[in-house]
Amino acid sequence: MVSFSDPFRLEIIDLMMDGEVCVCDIMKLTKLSQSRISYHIKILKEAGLISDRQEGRWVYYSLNKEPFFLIKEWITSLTDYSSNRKRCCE
Amino acid sequence: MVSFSDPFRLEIIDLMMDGEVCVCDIMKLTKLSQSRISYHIKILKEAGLISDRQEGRWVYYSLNKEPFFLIKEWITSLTDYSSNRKRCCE
DNA sequence: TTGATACATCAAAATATTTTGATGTATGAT
DNA sequence: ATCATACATCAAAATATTTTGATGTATCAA
Repeated sequence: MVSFSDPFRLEIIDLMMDGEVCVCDIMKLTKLSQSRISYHIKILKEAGLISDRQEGRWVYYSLNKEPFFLIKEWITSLTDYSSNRKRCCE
Repeated sequence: MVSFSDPFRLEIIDLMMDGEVCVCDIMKLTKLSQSRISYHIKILKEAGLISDRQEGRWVYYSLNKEPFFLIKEWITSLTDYSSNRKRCCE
């Protein structure tokens, strides 16, 4: 969740929407530098949001569905339960 | 989305799950300082995630459902469309 | 009208994140 | 074997966020 904090990471996630992308794809599509992309990719990977698959010199990244599903569930629980019931201070 | 980046903000959001809370509630439940809470509240408010309602000396905060709904839709579009279709580099 | 409470705001300090540019590693082509 | 490509990693610098403590404002109670 905390790894959603950077707008470039959201952009990268969006690029992965329709399938696998390599760093070079992201470079072309975003004009970010290679090391910058690798840095953000690393954060997304450590958060478990994406998976990688190496193919020759290329590494293809794609979204993991499960963590996104869990976030949706969290949001659902947040908003469904909220019944605007008042709570007071003391 | 970017305002989800702080773990304390997520905690505050969670506290709002079952209804309105005031800053003093959050203080008791989290042991964070008042100004610290106000700071995070402000970020959440500017992001449109919460609404406030003043009642005497208290200000009650609660979740706005719409932005959460939109995030769910975004996630749905991300994960539903992703067909693992390959894209290549050149 | 004085004092206490609830909260906002501010500037400075502390801390964390991001970017950059250089270097490293593995792969594949020649 | 040599070179180019694709990407990872690193340390330093740049930048952004967060925390703190002080002060400000509004409301209510006495």
